[in-house]
Order: sequence, then structure tokens, then C-alpha cells
Amino acid sequence: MRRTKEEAEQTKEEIFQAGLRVFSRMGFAAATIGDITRESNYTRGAIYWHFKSKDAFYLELYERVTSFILKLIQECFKDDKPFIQNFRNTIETILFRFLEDEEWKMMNELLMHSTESQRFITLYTSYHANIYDLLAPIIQDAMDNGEIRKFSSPRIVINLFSTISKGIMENITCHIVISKAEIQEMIDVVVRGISTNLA
Amino acid sequence: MRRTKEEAEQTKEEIFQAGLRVFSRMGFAAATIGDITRESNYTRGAIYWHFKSKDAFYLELYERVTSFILKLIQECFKDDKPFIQNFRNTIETILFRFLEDEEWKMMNELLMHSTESQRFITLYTSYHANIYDLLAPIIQDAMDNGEIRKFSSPRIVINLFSTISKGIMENITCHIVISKAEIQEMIDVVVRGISTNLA
DNA sequence: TTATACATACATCCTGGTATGTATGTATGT
DNA sequence: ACATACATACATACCAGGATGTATGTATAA
Repeated sequence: MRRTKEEAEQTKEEIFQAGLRVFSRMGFAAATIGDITRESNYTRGAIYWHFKSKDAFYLELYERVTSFILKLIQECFKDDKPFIQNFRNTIETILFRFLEDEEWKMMNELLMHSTESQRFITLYTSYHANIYDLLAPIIQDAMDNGEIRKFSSPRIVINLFSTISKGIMENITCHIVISKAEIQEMIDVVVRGISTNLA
Repeated sequence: MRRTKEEAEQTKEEIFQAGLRVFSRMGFAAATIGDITRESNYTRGAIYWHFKSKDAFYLELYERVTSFILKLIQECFKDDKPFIQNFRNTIETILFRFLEDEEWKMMNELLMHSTESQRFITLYTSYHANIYDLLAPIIQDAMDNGEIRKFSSPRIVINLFSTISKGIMENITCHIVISKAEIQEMIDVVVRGISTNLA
């Protein structure tokens, strides 16, 4: 039953991939070792041979994913093109790849730990729909008035609205931003970005 | 042991509040009914009297919180001031309150289901620190060059970078945005916002 | 008295972790 | 070259703890 070193490496890799899928799909707490065995077609023995515990597994996976993503960002900014161009390129690369590359998507979802349970995504979607119904006409007016630039849909502005709110909240939760002044600077950027004329 | 109707309502409210604290702190999967009993000083019997199941409890809490937040947004946009002013005001209100009002903070964290486990927040913080170390000098250069506006710290731009990335990713996950064109429009807003000159 | 508003006790299931079994690669002495 | 001893790479079985949900007990409002 003993495999060669290469085979064992392969096994660990398969378990890794299965763990990635499971954790990104279900979140850390909801995911069980049993889920990973089913996803990987290996047994608990294999998983506990390669990883000390569920925590350790998650940590290793997390670290691996972060380092991978950091490397990508690093490479995106390596060119000595103008900053703005690099900035735009990097985000586009990250996001377009998120649309197309399933593994990349899972890696990022793991980092965001935002889909704690797929079961509740519909909840959030409907919440967002409510926000949309509320703000869409207001934003449409503002676009028609020429107060803000004309976007393809009010949804763009609404998404920016919720994105920036949630993003800053999460920064606060993780003790990254704390001052009101900083918050205002970040809001200013978006306001300036959607305005027709500069402040 | 039977209470009056008002007392029962009060009990349910206390359980609600305790559930809010527990779910926002630990996430849905990790939180247990036992945690809520300890937080509320009521027993499992009380909780299962007022709520059909753990799922049902969470759903009711979620709905209650979303409707509360929606109402606040609604009120913020009620004034017929210029849109931009309302927009800025609303986000500021939401975020400043997030800094100051503990219950408000918990309600939003519940919606974000972003703090699945407080145990791992340090992980994310350190990940963010790595991104900071990587991008801070690049952004400082761009500010010095006059390529982008001078912010109080490179952190502002970095936070915008990660905020917008994660925000759009989550929109994709929840099937809210899907086209590349929409993504580009959103990125454009931030790029325009940080640029020294308009596109 | 009866429905209510809980508290208590219980039944069942599931999870993480561990102990054990076992087949096989691999290093080593001869 | 080859037998042997051991480490490795898992699979299987098991266990203690804890989780949800339910059944039951009970005091009291109505």
C-alpha cells in the first residue's frame, strides 16, 4: 500500500485541491473532513497523515493561496509602465481571471471567506435586489440630470456604493483603517470618480 | 413560570440580541445554540420555543437586520439635496456609525458574514500587511511623480485596490455583476478618482 | 382548566482526533 | 543479489465530546 514519494506528493496535492474546493464552497466551520474525503476520494487517514489537524490544513492552504496571489500582484506591477496603467491592468487581470479560471476563483473565495454557506447566497442576492430597487431610480435621475456620469446602468453605481461600504467595514473589522479622515479620503475617490466635474 | 405576553416579547428580543452578537462574532456555522443560551441567559427551551430551528432563527435575524439597514439607506436618500451630497452623506453615516455604534456594527457584520471566525482575522490582517509592503513604495512613487493625487498615506490607495477587487468578486459570486464591460466601468471610477487629471 | 412560556432531560447524530492495522517502498547488512 | 528490518502511506475502526432537535415537566397567565 505504500506509494512512492512522487505518488505521495500527488496525493497531498489532490487533497489540497479538494480542500480548496470544499473550504471555498462551504467556509471553514461548515466544511468537515468528511466533505474533503468525499471530494478527494481519500480517507481520513490520508488527510491526517498529510496534515496535523483541520486547523493546520486550513492554515497551510490559506498560506499557499495568499502567497500565490501575492506573487501574481507582484508580477503585475513589475513592468515600469505608468502606475495608472499597471493599476488598471492588475485589477482587470485579477477580476477577469476570476470570471474564467475556476481555481483562481476558489482561491480568492477562500481568502474572502465570504461565502460561509452557499445556502445563504440567495439571501444576500435578494438583499442586494432590494437595495437596487431602492436606489436605481435615484441614480437614474442623477445620471439624467448630469449630476453624475452616464454609466451603462445604475447598477454600476450601486455596486460601487455597496462595495466601498463593505470594503471599508471589513478593513475596520480587521483593524486596517480606523480614522474618519481615512474613510473620507476613500469615499472622496469614489465620489470624484462618479462625478461629472472634479472637486 | 409562565410570563405575560409582554415579558415573552421581551424574552424574544433578548434572545434576538444575543443571537445577533453570537452570529456576527462567530458566523453561522461556528455559532451554536449553546453559545446563544450562554449569551442570553435563557435555555435551549426558550430559544426553540420562539424559533423553529437554528436556520429559522438565522433567517429571521437576517431579514430583520436587512430591513433595518434598508430603512436607514432609504432615509439617507430621502432629502432632495444633490445626489452627490446624499451619496457621500449616506456612506459616511453608515461607516461612521460602524465605528461608533456596536449594534450597528454587529448587524452589518452579520450581513457581510465576513468574520466567519475571529480566530482567523489575524491571518487576513497579515495577508493585508504583505500587500501593503509590496505596493506601498510603488504607490508612494506614483504620488511623488504626480501620477496620482497625494493621499495621506499609500494605504488609502491600497485599501481601495483590495476593496474594489473583493467587492466585485463578491458581486460575481452572488451573480450580481458578470460582464467584463461592467467590471471595467467600475474600475474606471476608481482610476478616475485617484488620478490627478481626468480621462 | 387550559394554553402558554419556558426549563430540563434526553435521544440521536455527527465531528475531530486518535489508535491501530497493513501493504509496500526503501535502505542496509551480508 | 537478496533477504531483512524499518519507515512510509495510507485505510479502518473507534471514541469522547458536543450539536441539534424533541419530548416532557411545570408554573403561571388567562
